[in-house]
Amino acid sequence: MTTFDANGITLERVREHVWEIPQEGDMRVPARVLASEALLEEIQDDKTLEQITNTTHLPGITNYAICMPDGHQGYGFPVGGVGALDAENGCISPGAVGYDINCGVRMMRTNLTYDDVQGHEEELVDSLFANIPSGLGGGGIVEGGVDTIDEILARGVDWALENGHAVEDDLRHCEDEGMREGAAPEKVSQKAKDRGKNQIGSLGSGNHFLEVQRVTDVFDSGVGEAYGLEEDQIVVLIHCGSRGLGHQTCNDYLRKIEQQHKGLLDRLPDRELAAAPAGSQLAEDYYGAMNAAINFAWVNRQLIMHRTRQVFERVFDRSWESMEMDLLYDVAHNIAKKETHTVSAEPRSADGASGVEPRIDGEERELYVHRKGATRAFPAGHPEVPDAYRDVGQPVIIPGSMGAGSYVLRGGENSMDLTFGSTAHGAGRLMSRTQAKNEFWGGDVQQDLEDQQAIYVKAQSGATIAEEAPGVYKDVDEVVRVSDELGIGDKVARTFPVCNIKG
DNA sequence: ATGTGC
Repeated sequence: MTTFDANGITLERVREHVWEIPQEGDMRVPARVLASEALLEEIQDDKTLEQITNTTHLPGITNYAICMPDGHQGYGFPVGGVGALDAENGCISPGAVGYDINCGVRMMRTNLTYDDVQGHEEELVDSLFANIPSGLGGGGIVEGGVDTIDEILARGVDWALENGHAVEDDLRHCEDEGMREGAAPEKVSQKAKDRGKNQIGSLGSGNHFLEVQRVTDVFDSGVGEAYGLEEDQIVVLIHCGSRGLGHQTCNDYLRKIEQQHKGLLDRLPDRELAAAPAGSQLAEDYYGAMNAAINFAWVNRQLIMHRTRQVFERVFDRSWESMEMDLLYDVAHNIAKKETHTVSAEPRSADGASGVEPRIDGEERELYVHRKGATRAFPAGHPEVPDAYRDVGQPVIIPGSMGAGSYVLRGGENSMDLTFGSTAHGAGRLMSRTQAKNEFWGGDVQQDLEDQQAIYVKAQSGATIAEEAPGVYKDVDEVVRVSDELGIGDKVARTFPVCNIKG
């Protein structure tokens, strides 16, 4: 058997790109890492493998804990982790969703070509930067009171539609039509709402950005046509999340769960995995609050997209409708969701007594599918794929670094069997932000991108550019190659940056 | 990611 030894953790090769950390000790299931050897080498020295192993201790974990090709260490649970926890007998874990609830990306098409935009890059990037709030702190497209926040939390993009920030078609091209069921605004703290109320429609900082891109390759012309993508076309990619509101919500519930479910916490190998047992009041409350924060993030991306249409109208002196600036799709990267999946038989529990009814092989179970730094990737035919894409599969949008470009994939036919319908979410970081600032200087990075690749970047802070320098990320081509070869997310198109604004 | 702290 081929093995990979990573600093004391041995992975067994199941088949190409599939590695397993066998079940032992208090692990309830094995862990799986979906990666090439080159990608494994990049996570052998940090805590990624330890964290995905720790995840297998969570009650109700089903089949495997899974680390995606772009996985790297995170808070308790790896970024790039998928954990499906039984919604009846298992638990829900805020650390396995992430601090930035519904951080995600959306792509908007246009009918412009690169020729139309060349020569306007600086005007475009300046106008986007001036009109779309970014950076840390407050200031959003909409200034809301408490009533506004509560409506946004409850209704998501439906609120944006009613208030002139969306068209019907936008809702049809977003998961859950931009409105997550089960949102409970009353379970979001006043403090979280206060942080969110002046951040409605704002990019934030860190790896969040808005990028104008050109399509350089269409690998699958049939799916490309269904997605409305062709070579040389201009598209816009928006990457942001739920800002201070989601961060505060995660923090609030981590603290509550640590206090009220200490018994479970004491049995876990890392307190950052703190989880509320399924059926408990806190599990219900967190799920309701998280769903509300998900709606906030969708509104955030919607307002930014709609404002981008207005910026293009001014720069190109045409209506956005005539430029066919339609939403391709919006994907969430940090969420938990109740989904029904076909599962394997209950594996033996470490102490010989799981205390729950054993599962039957092939049984359908309702699971809290936690995807943290991972994307839903449902295949063709799945009922939750929007009508427009049902025959080809769900669009998956994978941003690379600002010097590398991004990919559009479609949910692959193996995703339901291998990954609870999931794939990677990005290139994945190679080094910490602190390390990045020691290696790069923002002004140099910005100048090199412009001189060498004709990519125009404008940011609130030079430090942010250094933290997000292309050299800070893994090779997005390698991540996508693994996803494609596993058949969990298939390559459809590739894009390259034209201009980029960030915090 | 984050009014850059658990």
